[in-house]
Amino acid sequence: MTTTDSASSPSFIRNIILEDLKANKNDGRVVTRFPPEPNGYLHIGHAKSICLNFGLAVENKGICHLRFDDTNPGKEDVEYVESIKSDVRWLGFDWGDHLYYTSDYFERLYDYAVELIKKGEAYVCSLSREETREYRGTLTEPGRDSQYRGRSAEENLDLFERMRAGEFEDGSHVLRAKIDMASPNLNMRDPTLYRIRRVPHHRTGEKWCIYPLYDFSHCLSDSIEGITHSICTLEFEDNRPLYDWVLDELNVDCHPKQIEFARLNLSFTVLSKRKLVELVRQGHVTAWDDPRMPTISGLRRRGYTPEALRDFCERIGVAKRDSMVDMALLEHCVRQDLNKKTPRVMAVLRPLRVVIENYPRDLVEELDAINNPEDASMGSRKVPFSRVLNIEQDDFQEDPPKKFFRLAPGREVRLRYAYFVTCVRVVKDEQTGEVVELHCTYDPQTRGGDSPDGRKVKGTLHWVSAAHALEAEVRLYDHLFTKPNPGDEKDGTDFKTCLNPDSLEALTSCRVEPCLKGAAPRSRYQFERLGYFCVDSKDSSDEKLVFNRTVTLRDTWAKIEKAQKKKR
RNA sequence: UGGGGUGUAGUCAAGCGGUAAGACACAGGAUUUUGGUUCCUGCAUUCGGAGGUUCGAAUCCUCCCACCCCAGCCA
Repeated sequence: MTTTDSASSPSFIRNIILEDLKANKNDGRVVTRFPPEPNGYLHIGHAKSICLNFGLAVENKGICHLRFDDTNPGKEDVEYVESIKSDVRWLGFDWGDHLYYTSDYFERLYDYAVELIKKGEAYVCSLSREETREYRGTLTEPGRDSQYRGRSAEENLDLFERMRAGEFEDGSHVLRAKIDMASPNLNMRDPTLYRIRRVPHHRTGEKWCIYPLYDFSHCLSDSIEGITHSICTLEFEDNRPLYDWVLDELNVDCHPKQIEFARLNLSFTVLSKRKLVELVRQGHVTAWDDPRMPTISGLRRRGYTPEALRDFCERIGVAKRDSMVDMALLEHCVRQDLNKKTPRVMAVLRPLRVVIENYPRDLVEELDAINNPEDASMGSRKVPFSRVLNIEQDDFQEDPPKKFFRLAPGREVRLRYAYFVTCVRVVKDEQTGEVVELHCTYDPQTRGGDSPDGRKVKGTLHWVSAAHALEAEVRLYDHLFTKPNPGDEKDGTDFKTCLNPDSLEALTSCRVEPCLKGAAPRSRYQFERLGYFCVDSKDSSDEKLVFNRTVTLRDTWAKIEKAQKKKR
């Protein structure tokens, strides 16, 4: 199992566990679980829970189970269980032998239900769905007892057996706990424990036609597995009395402690399964693993590392207040990780042709370039330089504003690892006036990028040799939404109205350094001065390289530029 | 409106009766062959508000306010 990356900061859950350990509760064992329903792909909110549960186990020499909470067939599928397993593994966690399914407990859960019926604590109710709702009362008014509440244990047993045997239609009967229809906690107003649902289950097939509900199955599954700390999100706080009620009534020997924490919200994206499904189904993104998605698979395809995600989960902390974490923190985490690990390479996204007038026509020089200034052990490589180059269109301005340190007519800049060059002529398209080519001269004395006379230039540009560069497609990603909190639909607007139309920009005629030939899918690079990129796992091939931008570099020039535009 | 929760900086978050950690963001500056990295500096006289207890309160008490969750045979 992976250890946590950084020292753990205190959290209220850690404190609870530490106290329990101190008091020698559970014989000093810590057993947690990550219990997803396999009805969708995992997202970064799940990563928070995964890191929390597995992390707490690792820290305390405990174990963490992976349990699929598969009690609602029809919504669930093996596709999801497979993706969930691979996502958890990719994040760096290992459940060992502790892979479980609630469906494995169906028989035992049934027996527990029978026990409850025999004790007179549960009954078969034959109210319709609508009647059940009416009888439940409201937030302020108590509910009313169902007329079926008084059925004898014998009758209930008989009915429940026949429910299981498939004698009744879906919806005709349910099993309910007999608690208190006047409870101020609606969850305690005789909650439904079992329903009839003739839908094939992805694991049990047609064996069952009755399925337990969350409130009955979850606590018992925890108990069966010997979970010590059952950690879930805030919306289950009101379910805790019911969690405890079931375990108390059934007198089981393991009664886990349920602890609730606030789910993650991330700015400029949505993390609700319903909304993510909608984005996929309606084609606003290509798939669950679209690099713009906040899913684990999307982030993976985007180029995020497990280390960055774990670091993020550690940094955001765990507490009970509703919060909205700044996407900038996530971006900071990947940058920090990638900065240390990633080889540098030069790539030109929007090429502008540059001719070095005084450079010999047939000469090609192999210049030394450092692979990673953060890590000398990564060595260096050769980069071909020749008379015709490409630079970034953004790196030239005919009429440069203040503080623009890049190329302009008459100005000298450095080409990284190559030479100082001076722009001597600008060639424009006669029709459009667009700059199509630059002519420069180079100073042979500055080979490698140093000037022997000590003269300085303010700008250093990246470049590729036109004849040697490889063509590539580069996909630039931006926030999926334009608003920091797209999930806030209180003013009646649908979250999709603030979908960012520019969240994807695919550039098809980019030029990259020849060393990238045959770059492996998923391999990561820093394109100097631009950002971190990875080879797309699905669409890239040896014939056609496709890169995804994971994140840009911090860009102080962009800030200055923005500030200047505002002033004007 | 009944019940359950939560309020500490722009965003997260520690703090648990002894005088407001840390991170991100932001703003300056230094170094730099990436406008990157790194390094410095600044950024809450005050903890939702008002009272009270105390030598001392973000921490304890009272009242008030705001926000979130619950009326699935979803999880």
